[in-house]
Amino acid sequence: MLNINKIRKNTEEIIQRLKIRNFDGENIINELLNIDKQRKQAQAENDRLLAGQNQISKTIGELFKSGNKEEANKAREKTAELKNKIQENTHTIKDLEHKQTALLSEIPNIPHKTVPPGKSDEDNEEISRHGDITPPQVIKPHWDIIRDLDIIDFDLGNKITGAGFPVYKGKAAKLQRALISFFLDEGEKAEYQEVLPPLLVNEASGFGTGQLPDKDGQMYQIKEDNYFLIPTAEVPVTNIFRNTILKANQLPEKRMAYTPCFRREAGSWGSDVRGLNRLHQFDKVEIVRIEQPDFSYDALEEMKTHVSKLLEKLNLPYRIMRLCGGDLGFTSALTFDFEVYSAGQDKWLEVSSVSNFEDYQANRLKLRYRDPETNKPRTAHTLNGSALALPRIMAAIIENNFTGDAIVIPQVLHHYTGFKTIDKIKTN
RNA sequence: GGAGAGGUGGCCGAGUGGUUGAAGGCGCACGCCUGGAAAGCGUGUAUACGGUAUCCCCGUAUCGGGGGUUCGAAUCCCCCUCUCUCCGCCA
Repeated sequence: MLNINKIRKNTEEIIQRLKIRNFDGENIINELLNIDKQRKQAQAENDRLLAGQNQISKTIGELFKSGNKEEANKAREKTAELKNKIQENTHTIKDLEHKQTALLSEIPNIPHKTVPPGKSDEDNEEISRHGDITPPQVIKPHWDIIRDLDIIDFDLGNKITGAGFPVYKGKAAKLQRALISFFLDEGEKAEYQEVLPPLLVNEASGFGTGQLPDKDGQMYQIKEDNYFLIPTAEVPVTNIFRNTILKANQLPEKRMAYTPCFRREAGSWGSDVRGLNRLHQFDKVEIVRIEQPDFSYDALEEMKTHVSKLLEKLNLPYRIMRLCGGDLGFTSALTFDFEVYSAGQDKWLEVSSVSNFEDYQANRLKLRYRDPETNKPRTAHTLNGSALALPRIMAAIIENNFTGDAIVIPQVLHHYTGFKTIDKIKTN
């Protein structure tokens, strides 16, 4: 969430910049500032009262010590009214604080200056295109190929769980494992420390990275324990740093994690979403960075380069999109999407989303670092990116590398898979 | 799941109702000392909100979290939570 001080100081600018994401913040911000003012007044008043009370308590203590019980009891009587007022005031303050937090968490992050205006993904700005998109000799969508080769089984997943939970079989299962290993090894080369985090998170973590309170409908929930299945490793990995003050020389913190991700995808289950294009459970390697504010945009570039290299090594054609205001995630200041061209569908599939959240998540997380110059805590910047999400990579590999009766595995994966092609599973 | 013991600053640890935001130690920072270092000595060393936009300074809050008793709570009471030990169950 945004910092209230920042809003106080740059009210107009913030309202203007939020318009880029088609968010009209004028009313909510005015209300917020009004509440903030009340809150400050109430607190100043309460602090005065409390100071008075502390003073009296101290006096009473001294009186009792010196044996002057009469005077002490007199002073004691005086405090009743004060106490009432304080209680009332404290209530008011808490109430105002709650309202303030509630309003603050309704305001999305301020878009970076380079974010173009726009309404939907159609207005995203293509900033570069890489690789060859001439179609292969056989053009077939992956859902047909995987059915023909019998390597990924949706019906079976449907039987075990439900729609959107496919079963990968044989070489397809191993290809998944190969991709995960490949991504993690590349991440390790780029000095991301691997972590294997919990797949269930608590409410505080969900709030910290911004999934809660609003997007709880998109997460699977364990009601008995009030846990949530992670929609992305971003949640547990970023929350490693919740409520911490890092030393400046610890930064940047670079972490990565392979995890399954679980998404209910409520409301987005359209007819054009087929096969591996959208699943309730999928695998992903995520990279996360904690940075000093001055370096966070350099870090974002580095992450883009990292993702680009992965796609190039897999020999997949891709383009990089700068998300427009309308498509930008609630918590992000600037996001680049990586889309892979998948020949069988003649479609660009989003396989990675690389974002700088600036201090938006860090404010929620209370994630700070000690500024070496002032020696004061300062909010850090958080970033993350998929590197990479598996199913659509699988889809693109399957469609782009299909020869008519086999899928050719990209060379870079050979020593992970131990095979160079996937052919039809023999059924005896 | 049952029984018991605990949770105090970056860490260890004292503190069972009265200037205790908190002794002491370790660590860290700076200074003195030194040819340089170590040792020693000295000083400093939490966060948030508010007064005020900043520095200083001042006020308030915070001893796992929340609530209560009291003029006053780290200390007493209640609820929750987490950790440890033993038992049970278990991959």
